[in-house]
Amino acid sequence: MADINVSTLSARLSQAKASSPEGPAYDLIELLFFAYRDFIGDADEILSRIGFGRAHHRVLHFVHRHPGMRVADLLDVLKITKQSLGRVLRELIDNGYVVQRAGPADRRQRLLYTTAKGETLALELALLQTRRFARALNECGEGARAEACRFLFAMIEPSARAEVEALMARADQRTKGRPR
Amino acid sequence: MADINVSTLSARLSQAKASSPEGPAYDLIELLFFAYRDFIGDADEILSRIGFGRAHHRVLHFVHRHPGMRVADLLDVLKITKQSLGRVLRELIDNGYVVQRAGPADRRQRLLYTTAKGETLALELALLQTRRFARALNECGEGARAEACRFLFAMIEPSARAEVEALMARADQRTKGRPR
DNA sequence: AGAAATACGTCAATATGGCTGACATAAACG
DNA sequence: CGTTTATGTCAGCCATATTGACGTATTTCT
Repeated sequence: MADINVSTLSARLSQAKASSPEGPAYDLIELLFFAYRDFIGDADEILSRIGFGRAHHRVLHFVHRHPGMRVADLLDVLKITKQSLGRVLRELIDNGYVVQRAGPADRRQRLLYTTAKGETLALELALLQTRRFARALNECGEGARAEACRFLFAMIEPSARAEVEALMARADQRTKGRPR
Repeated sequence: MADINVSTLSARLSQAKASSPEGPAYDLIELLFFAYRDFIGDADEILSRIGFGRAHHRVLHFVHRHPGMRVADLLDVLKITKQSLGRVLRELIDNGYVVQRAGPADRRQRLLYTTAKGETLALELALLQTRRFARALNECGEGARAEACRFLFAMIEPSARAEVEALMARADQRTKGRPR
């Protein structure tokens, strides 16, 4: 375990700027920047090999997590326009990662589902990122997972928290209900 | 304090997926996604008002943190090409946020410095993001700052850690030496 | 001194992922 | 039957990134 390394370093880091109570927290700002860069870098590498980008990843992820999602819901979550989504979604469909089915009650709706191929890719990407979290949390010790969840949730814009919470709860529910 | 809210929520969150030891950590993945989205959203709003984007922010941030940085160093940190940097840097210079000065020893070098105007903007952006960290950490309680630093640093690709560490240490040193 | 390497700038073409506006179609709703 | 809703699509624009080629000043090496 690289515990000695990480703990001494981060001790130094947090001490460096905690001493100036009013100044900018450059340490946190830069650490989050680099952490996120490497976090998405994991997926980027796999995606670029099949000619996809981050836009495809985001769409695939949410369709995977919310099977039967409507296009309008997807637009709402991603906060992009339907024109932007159009291209990306078409590529995912044309390449057999996602399928559309008409809504049972309202046939105007095109409900989105991942194919087996899409499921595989989504899971591969998620597990890659999960491994990064697992390694990091393992380096941090007991209780780090709950702490990290608390911290990350607290970083979210308060007005957006309820929505995020609902989104995640809904996904868990659906995943439980459909043990594909 | 919104402690009750946050702690119960994150308890539920972390419990939801900690129960499946092998499955993807969708909670962490999505929380990091939304946390980062809102983190950069703070700066985006200010930047868009003066016609700048994230590219300008990144350049301004590193020049601000590393006064006298060479163009080559900047390319190395940002991991972009000089053609990409060109436009952004020119706009920053043309609008009086950054200046170039020939290197004293090697006059081929164009060392980069922020102007007073650039300093002000960089600080404004950093303080906005710092406030988000401060609020989040306050909701998390004692010791959360050190924990967050540990966690974020552990999320960084191990092979990149030394470089990040060196970069941050260098910046702190310069900032200390130049109490402008 | 002259050649080569370095630091930087720039022109041109291309890709990706966003955007707005306008318009089309099918289905549901009142 | 007319209106609203859910979705798709065409056309054009912007920001940010890419690669490749070339130019120019300056330093370094032989």
